[in-house]
Amino acid sequence: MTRETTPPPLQAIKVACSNCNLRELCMPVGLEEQQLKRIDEIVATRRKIKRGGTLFRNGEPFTSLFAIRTGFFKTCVATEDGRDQVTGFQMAGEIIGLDGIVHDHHTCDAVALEDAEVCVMPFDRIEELSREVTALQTHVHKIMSREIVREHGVMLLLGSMRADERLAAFLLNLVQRLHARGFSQSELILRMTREEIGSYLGLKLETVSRTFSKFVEDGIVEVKQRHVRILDTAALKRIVNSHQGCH
Amino acid sequence: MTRETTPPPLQAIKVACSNCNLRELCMPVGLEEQQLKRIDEIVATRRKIKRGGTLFRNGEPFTSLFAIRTGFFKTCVATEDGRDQVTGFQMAGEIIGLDGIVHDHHTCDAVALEDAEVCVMPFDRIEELSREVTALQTHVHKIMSREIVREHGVMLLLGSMRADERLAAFLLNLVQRLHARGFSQSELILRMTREEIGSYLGLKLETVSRTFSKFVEDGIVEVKQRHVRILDTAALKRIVNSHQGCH
DNA sequence: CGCGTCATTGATGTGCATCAAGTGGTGTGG
DNA sequence: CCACACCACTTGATGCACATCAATGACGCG
Repeated sequence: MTRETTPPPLQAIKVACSNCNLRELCMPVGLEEQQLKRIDEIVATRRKIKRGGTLFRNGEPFTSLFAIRTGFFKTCVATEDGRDQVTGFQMAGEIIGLDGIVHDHHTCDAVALEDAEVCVMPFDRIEELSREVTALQTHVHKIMSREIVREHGVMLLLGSMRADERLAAFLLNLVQRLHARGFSQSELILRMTREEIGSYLGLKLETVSRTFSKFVEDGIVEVKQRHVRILDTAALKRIVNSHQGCH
Repeated sequence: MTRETTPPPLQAIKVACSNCNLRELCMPVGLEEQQLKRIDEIVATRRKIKRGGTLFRNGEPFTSLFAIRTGFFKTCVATEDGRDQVTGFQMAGEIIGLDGIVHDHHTCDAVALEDAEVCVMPFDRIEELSREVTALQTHVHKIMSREIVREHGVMLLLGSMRADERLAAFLLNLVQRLHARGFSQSELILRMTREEIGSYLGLKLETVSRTFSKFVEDGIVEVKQRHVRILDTAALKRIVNSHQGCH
């Protein structure tokens, strides 16, 4: 709803992948000049989503993948009986929408957790271009495979970790990804509620909150609302690999 | 270790995708004659794996995807501290090995739960051919997307379901896939142990066993060792969507 | 300032894990 | 063919981690 005063040419320049500062995150590296220019063609438009708005919803037709330029998303699946599960949190430079490819419509919701902007990449254009640019083809395959491997990790977490291990793994994963984007290794602002963290980790929000408090008691982190400072990364890593209770 | 007496020409014929009875499960449909012949080139060799043997292991270099011709596999990931998690069970017509694409080596183990045979499809050959045959390209994308969506379902299961819901969902999923392969809708033989089921479902083997017993008491299934007969499919479906305890 | 949303903390309950004992099926070797 | 060992499975007793229920506190926004 904000008035659009940006003139088209400027917009066009800003859209180009070839001079996007997130390029090394969402595009193949080591491309030649000419291939790079072709890749610019992938991004059809950009789209802004307000906090709380949805990029796509379960059941909507699938046409495009989205590269997140700014902002933060969650994806979640739901059953008929109202239960739902956060399947992931996505940040700048990550690709969203891969779930829609199989059945030509989306099977989960993508919700913006803060005001966001995405590059819209029509999938038929991606397929077309990746037939010509080998590096793009490989890249697309790697992105999908990465998502599969990531989900393996979540399954491991949900299937066999205790609450503190889950939260520790979650925090380490978040800072690691933020660090790759130039943010601090030890400080982060959670863009999601305790309930959303809990849904992702298979825990209730109270358990998430209690586990945070335990970490604070143990001097591992400082928590003030959604602001988290990690004081002892090594301790978190130990927790993830601890497994004390079992033998 | 069995002596190979099959002459090469016969082997070659048997390998061809174009006259494989699993074709509609693992290959794109509606191909023209010529494209079909090209696709036959994908399968380089076949490989037999004895029960208990591994198709690939975590850390091994990735070169190929595998289409299961016969047999039954599990894939599992492990942490350094010895904990492991079954991430899926795969049967004839399904594709295995997608996890290896990102980092050019595998990130999980694939173990045969019964004597098995797979078609070896070198991935560079798949990429090469899918640049030319659009239907193959689309098919590869759909297979990867399907795996992502499947894992979303597992995350939902692990994150928010109770033991009986998990087991019911598991059984329904198994028979549905077996039915698609021409087997009974109501009868199945489990190829995995209670412990492997438990690992997949995030439960201990005792809980799996008890839940089976409960289903038997309720007249929903008959269980004799690994032989399961589903007496009341509707009841299983109700259990999956029940969610009684929560509000 | 008052209300809604999100978070924290305590008290209590429960579903599943853990520990343990026993059964049945399978394969092996005498 | 039987005896034995082994493994997968079942079933019971007990404990604990996390869920549930409930009350209060901290922000932020109109």
